[in-house]
Amino acid sequence: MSVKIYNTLKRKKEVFQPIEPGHIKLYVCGITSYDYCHIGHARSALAFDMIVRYFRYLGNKVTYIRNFTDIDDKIIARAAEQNCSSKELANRFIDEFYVDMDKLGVDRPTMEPKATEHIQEMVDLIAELIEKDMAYPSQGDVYYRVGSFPGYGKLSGRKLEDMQAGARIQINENKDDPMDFVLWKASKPGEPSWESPWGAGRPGWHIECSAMSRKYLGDTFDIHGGGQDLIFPHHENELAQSEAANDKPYVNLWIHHGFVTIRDEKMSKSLGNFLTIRDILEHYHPEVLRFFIFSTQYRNPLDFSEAAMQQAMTGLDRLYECLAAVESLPAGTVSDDAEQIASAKDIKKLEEIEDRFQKAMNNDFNTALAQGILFESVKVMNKIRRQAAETLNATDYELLTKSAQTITKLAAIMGILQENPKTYLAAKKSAMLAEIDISEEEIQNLITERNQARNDKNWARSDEIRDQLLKHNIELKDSAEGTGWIIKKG
RNA sequence: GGCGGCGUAGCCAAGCGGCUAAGGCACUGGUCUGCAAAACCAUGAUUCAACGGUUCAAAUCCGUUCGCCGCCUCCA
Repeated sequence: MSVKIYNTLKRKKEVFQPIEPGHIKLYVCGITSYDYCHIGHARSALAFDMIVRYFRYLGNKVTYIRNFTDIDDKIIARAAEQNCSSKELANRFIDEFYVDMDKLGVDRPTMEPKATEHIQEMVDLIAELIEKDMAYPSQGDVYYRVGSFPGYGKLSGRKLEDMQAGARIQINENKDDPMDFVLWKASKPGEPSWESPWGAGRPGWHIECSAMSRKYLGDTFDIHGGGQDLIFPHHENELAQSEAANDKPYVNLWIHHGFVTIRDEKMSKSLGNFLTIRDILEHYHPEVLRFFIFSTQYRNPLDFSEAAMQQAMTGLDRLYECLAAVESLPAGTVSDDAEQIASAKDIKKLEEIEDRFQKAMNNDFNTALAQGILFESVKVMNKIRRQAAETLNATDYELLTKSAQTITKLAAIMGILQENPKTYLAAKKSAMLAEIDISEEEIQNLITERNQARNDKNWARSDEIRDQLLKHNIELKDSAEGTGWIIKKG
């Protein structure tokens, strides 16, 4: 296996080699649980879900840690608003997070440590940093001495001088240097707090990931991931803490995914342009959201819009329809006498699906290309299916059913095409039917009447019925097997 | 101001120095159909924001300009 991944630290793609062959250790920054998750969180969870699935598909063991930040300023503030404890609030939104993740079919990480359950590890780590004079207590707080870490800025590509010139750092008299960041915060009255050698307080944000990743993955591990907005300061600071404490490289490869945007602007609470996962799932099947998210390579920005979701839905339906059609092929009609439809080129193309798919994924998880390969395959399959007569050549039949299996297997890495194709299409139909003012029975009756009219060559009546149904957004599809219908998208 | 990313057909999106610039959606023409729809087939960028440069060869590398976005403060 040779997977090339873009490494933020090196600013280029490199061939990934786990420290322990066949066992990949991955840490991803999870959510701060104080609200419902939006599509950006979905992209993060889905991107790493896909990456983990792909590594496992290649035969690796993956130890995947994703934390919960369940104590921080926003949680405290929100809990105060809602008259509950920080713990209650955080746990409530962790539960809500799981509701969303389960709907999206996101596999659970190996472990999901919570910050509040690892205070001792953080205190220990801070003590080590003080011991090395990389950190210092001040008025109940503890700060990291940024200037004493020579590599500071190497992940985000910044120089300390440039950052100071930015001068957007708030003045804090407790700090020796304005760039120093907090490891431990003295608690104010009424705030949640834990005992420490420096007095009652709570951990800073960055220290939790350093402490938890060390506990579960060791001093140096393979991959650390998160959104691009975490590169600075969060990951830069984590790196500084861990490398100073452990005297070892922290992480070999950093993966950062791009944002979800709306009208080309970052989704954020302050702009008020965010959509929650559950908002989306109210209107779309989870696989449509997955399909949409994987239609762009994970590092590029992804612009959300209704039109884009509709397009994703149309594409996904197309794939499902092909699979459903292959599933419907009656095995009994296979005959060696039937002419073979598939050309040598078609056969080659379909036999190479998996290789091409892997090649795409090996190039920094290029799911957009991978989806393209699925579409190309479906195109070939549809052609064979379309041209096949009443009886199907055994070679063609084999080819179609095998290809469908391969497609289903590969699509599982992106978490799409995992439902039974007929069930998916039927469920979709009934869901849409619920939004339309006509019952399935009425439709069926009208179709029967229309077919009678067609038999009588009463085209006027036949078209009248078709138009009538069209007014209800029902579109008819005549085929050799009879008349089917779909609901047109409004 | 500092750092980084992006700009490919109407829209979305691959491409990472050299085969005809993937694929999807939409459009148009054809096959099919009583007519449609669906499906299938066919069609579209002599060109990759602009201008220079490197190279036998560039959408791909370098420089300049224009436009958009992100980070530098909590953030997926």
